[in-house]
Amino acid sequence: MLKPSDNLVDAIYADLRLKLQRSAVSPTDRLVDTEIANAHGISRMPAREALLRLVSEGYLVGTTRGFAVRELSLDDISGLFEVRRQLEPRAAACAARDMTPEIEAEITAAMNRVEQALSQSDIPALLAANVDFRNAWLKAVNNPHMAATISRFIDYFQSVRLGTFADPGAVYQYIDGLSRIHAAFLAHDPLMVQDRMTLFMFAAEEAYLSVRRRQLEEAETARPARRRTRKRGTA
Amino acid sequence: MLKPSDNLVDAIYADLRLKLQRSAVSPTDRLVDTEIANAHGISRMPAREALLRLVSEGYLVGTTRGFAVRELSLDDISGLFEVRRQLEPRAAACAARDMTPEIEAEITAAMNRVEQALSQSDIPALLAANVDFRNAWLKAVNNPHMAATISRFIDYFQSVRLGTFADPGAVYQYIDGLSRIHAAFLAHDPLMVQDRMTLFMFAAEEAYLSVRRRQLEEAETARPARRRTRKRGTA
DNA sequence: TCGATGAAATCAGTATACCGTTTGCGTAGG
DNA sequence: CCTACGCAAACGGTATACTGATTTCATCGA
Repeated sequence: MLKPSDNLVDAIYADLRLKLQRSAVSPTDRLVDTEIANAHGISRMPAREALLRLVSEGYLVGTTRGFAVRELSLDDISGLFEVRRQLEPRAAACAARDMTPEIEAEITAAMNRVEQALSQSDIPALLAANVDFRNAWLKAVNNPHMAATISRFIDYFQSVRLGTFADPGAVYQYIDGLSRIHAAFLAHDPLMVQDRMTLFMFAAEEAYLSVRRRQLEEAETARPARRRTRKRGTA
Repeated sequence: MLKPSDNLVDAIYADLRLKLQRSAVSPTDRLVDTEIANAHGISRMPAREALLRLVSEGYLVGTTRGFAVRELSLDDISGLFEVRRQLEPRAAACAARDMTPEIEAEITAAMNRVEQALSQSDIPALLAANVDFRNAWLKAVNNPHMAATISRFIDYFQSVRLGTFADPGAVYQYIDGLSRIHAAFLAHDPLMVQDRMTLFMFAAEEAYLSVRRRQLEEAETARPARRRTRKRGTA
């Protein structure tokens, strides 16, 4: 289970990051260093350092009882999408311009998996294929800083994504937007990619906002007023 | 020296971050956890965790002998500026739109300090005032994710900034661009701010590239070929 | 005088231990 | 049966100790 690098912290970090990307950690779960540590047969410190790193990057929040995935507020979603809107259309346009045949094949393969998962209503597979699609076109982005920043901002949404896909109408709109982007990539038209990605961003923001709004309402009716998270600086 | 929060890691992190912002750490310096630790009268772990955080954020690189400030390659500079061009003009425009009188006063105060430092050729003060100017308008950016991302990207350049200001021609161009942005802020014209910030970005990129190019040439002639940095994952 | 060899120092990584705080539970009292 | 008090466990934070790798430096030999 622990492959990457020769360093335990990076290994644990990669492992946790992957779990977060796959929404394999629910917001009610609590990640505790000692648990992770003896699950991997190591000491607390590497696990702890990996967790702290995820906290400093904004993926987790520290609570008085273990670490939890960060839940996005509506303002968070709006703010994060504002940044995404500035970056992703442009980056995708660059990708369309600089794409190699290999990467084009990868994008198409990912798109096929998306549609297959959709036809089978296989939500986890849809999730995975969606991540693949994104990673495929990001490979064609020559600017590593741009790619890393985008990657990071997208990953914030993994905790909400499952909910989005649970909404029947949003799924089809989402996939439609994705396939239109895919078509633009195949046409090697950077400007078309840019425009369609822009449209996709707005649609995605709407989808996330409405789903999250529903989530919050449900949570509100379920329990009148209960929540506590200890302050813990991220600087 | 250690104020922020009730947590040693955050305190050390803030301290180091400030030092980096002020270019108080030269690329030849080596930051060692044990040194930092007993300089602050604490144990290794908090110092170490702070250093690792700076590494994961890309400000430092791990070497076999302590941690060092990351030196930007020319490609790094181009890539970082490509991201900044996407974000800062837009963010500054938002700031111009949403600015309060208090923040406007802060921006003006910072601009005055910039010009005063310039007239006295006080490079460290110029550096500090420049950071103040940026932080002042960033306060008017309502989107914390946007502000944090921009802040982060700007901080990457602190290691090169001193060199930029050492170049006689670049300084005046830099300050001129800054004062034009300031004027646009005073006019409360978001579009003018946006345009001037865009121009400023291109000019700044040119300045950094040329200075860094010169730095690299000098380094090359000084020693034929010497450099070693151990790989250390940043994921 | 220069290069090779080995010993010591340096430093990152990891492990273990300790402490203070928070939380949850159980028990006792109303 | 519900509330209040208190104790014990859980957990994050910090400290200290150990290990292995790498580098530096000094001594020895050519």
